[in-house]
Amino acid sequence: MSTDLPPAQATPTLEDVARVAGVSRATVSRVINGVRNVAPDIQETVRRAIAATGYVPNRAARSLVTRRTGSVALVVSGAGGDEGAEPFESKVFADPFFGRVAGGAVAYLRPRGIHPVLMFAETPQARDQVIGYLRQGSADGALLVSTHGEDPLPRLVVEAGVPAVLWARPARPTPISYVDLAHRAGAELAADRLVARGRRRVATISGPFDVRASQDRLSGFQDAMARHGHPYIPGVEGNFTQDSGEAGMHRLLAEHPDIDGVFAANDLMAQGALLALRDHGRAVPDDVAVIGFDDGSAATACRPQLTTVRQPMEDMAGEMARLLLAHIEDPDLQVTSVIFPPVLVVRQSA
Amino acid sequence: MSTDLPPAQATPTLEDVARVAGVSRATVSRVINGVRNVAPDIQETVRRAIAATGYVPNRAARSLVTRRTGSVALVVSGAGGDEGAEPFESKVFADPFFGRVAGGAVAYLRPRGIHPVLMFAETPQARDQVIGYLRQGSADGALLVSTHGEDPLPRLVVEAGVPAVLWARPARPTPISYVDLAHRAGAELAADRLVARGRRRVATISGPFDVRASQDRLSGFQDAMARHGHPYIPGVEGNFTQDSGEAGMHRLLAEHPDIDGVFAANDLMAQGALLALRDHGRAVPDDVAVIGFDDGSAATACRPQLTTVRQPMEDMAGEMARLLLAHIEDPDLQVTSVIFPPVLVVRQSA
DNA sequence: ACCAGGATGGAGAGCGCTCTCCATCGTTAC
DNA sequence: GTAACGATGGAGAGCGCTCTCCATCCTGGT
Repeated sequence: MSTDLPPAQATPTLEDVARVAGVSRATVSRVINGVRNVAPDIQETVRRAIAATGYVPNRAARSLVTRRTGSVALVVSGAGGDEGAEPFESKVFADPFFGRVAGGAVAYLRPRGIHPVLMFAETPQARDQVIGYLRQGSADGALLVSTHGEDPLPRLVVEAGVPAVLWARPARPTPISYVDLAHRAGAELAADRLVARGRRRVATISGPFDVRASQDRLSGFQDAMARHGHPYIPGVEGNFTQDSGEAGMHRLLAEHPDIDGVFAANDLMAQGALLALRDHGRAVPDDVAVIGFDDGSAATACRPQLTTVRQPMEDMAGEMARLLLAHIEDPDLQVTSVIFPPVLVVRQSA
Repeated sequence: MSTDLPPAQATPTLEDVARVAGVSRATVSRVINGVRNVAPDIQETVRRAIAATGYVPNRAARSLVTRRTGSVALVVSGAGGDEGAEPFESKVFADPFFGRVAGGAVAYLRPRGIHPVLMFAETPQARDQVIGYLRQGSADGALLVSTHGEDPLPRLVVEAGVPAVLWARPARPTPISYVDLAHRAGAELAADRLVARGRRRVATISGPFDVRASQDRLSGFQDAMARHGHPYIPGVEGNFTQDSGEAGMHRLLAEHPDIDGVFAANDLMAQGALLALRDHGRAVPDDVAVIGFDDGSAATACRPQLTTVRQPMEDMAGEMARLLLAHIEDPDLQVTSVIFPPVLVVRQSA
């Protein structure tokens, strides 16, 4: 004696809901998507039927006709560093930098029902996989975080015609929207602070020269110091790791023992510098003032806590997400960029 | 004079490829998916047509019929902590713990063409969103990382009939596979080390009691110390943050000034303890030996570097992914658990 | 009383793909 | 020489949804 109830375990479809509600598929769809007018009582009936059947729309089916997936790719790209060491993903993820960016993006996307798909593009093959994924229409757009300047991914994504927004200005001009920080202004803030605290023999630990942000922070700092009457600023190049900051500081002290102020291009290196300074018996900030950059967790994880230039990563990532959705919404939207102002966060180190 | 070439900008479909290759849709599909035999020369023709058209399969369409999405959800769940503070996502992500888990999962999933979708379930609403997403079939399964024991999510996911694997044993028995560390054994390693280094007045800074791993680490440590003839171990409860470790150490020193060894339930708290010890003028490891847990980046970011119990997070996350795919492949697969052994990593602090 | 026109529900055509049948063909065994 | 069978390609039916038409009904103007 079987009626035509749907089989027990099958997930209910629009059809099932329509049958229960005694209306057509189209009407149920209208109620769900809130398009056009549907008489209130019918709406109510449909809602009840949805609840009764426990219906949830099938994403793939909807996606097939709307050509929207409701997801975006969050792509971390760039050179993998030393091959054969830890896997790229671990390294990237272990860096709180990436975590904060992801968090900021999620904060904006989630209320809109969109979820990011995590991807990495550290090798040419991985890059191809990402491009293929995007071309398949598996995501409506991409949030691109490049760790190195010469990354070909932004260009490839643009060529694939996929909406995308970049973290930081691309090294070579590319028609893609991006969000960035006013790095030079940030470095200037650091320089001003150091000078205001009476520092006269200031040095810097920069980031890798092949990263545009490093260059900007370095030259911005140098220029600002020059304006303050210090045309020559000793410097060493680090690679954004704590170790490189520590090593850099040792080198700096060896060459310029009378240093009384240091600007490091990120907090991790500043933290390393703190370690080196302690080894040399220098008090921070009394003997040597230290300023970092980013205001990440490292800034408060050390003693003294770091005075640092805050980069509002969550906000910036949120803005990326906002821009991306705008580009998805309107494919003809013009390419734009949003530059965030840095803020000096004063703590104990300077 | 228009032929029936597909319009310029439209993405080519199977149909287009079939037309170009002069075969049927089914044959092209067979070549792409490598099912059944297709004569080598026809295969070649089809491949050429695919290349010529630049065809990529449409994921939604495929997904609609196969009932597979080729993606899994990576859900971070648990209480959001102090409401109104930083968004939950940022806090979670800023913790390298989560990053390493994500990285480990990606390392296993990516070669298999599967990508994780990032989701958070810190509030009831967010939880509903996650469940809805999963019930929609938007992901083939879920990797669940709960930060708190009483989290209802694992049960809800199981009830929804979605394949899932949990990080760490669930607080209340739930029919779900999980991957965990032998926390007690790890704590034992720490106890043995402390005793071997001649420590007699040992204390501990535990994690929050509502986290099962904390309990296990604590009781494992206590039991091991008892076996070594130290039935009473003073302890304070922290919450896995550096600050709580620092505060906890201060409290411990106030109450037991003669402490000569400390076991902290994670590296961050151990790092905080180091700070407090320095404030009190205690040398590490000479006056007080310190052992952490996790072997995360914090372990090498401080001085002295931490002796710590290594938790192979990447491997564990990879195993979660492996288990999940197995469950997706075979829905009747029995629920299992995999427990990883800890390793003591000896550095300077103990 | 009649018709124009707005409001609202239903029918049905796909979206691009997989997969089950079925047709065809070449081959082997008797 | 022919029946039988394995190998291989094609046809076509959906998967669950959206959206364009179209039919129907109600309203008001004359």
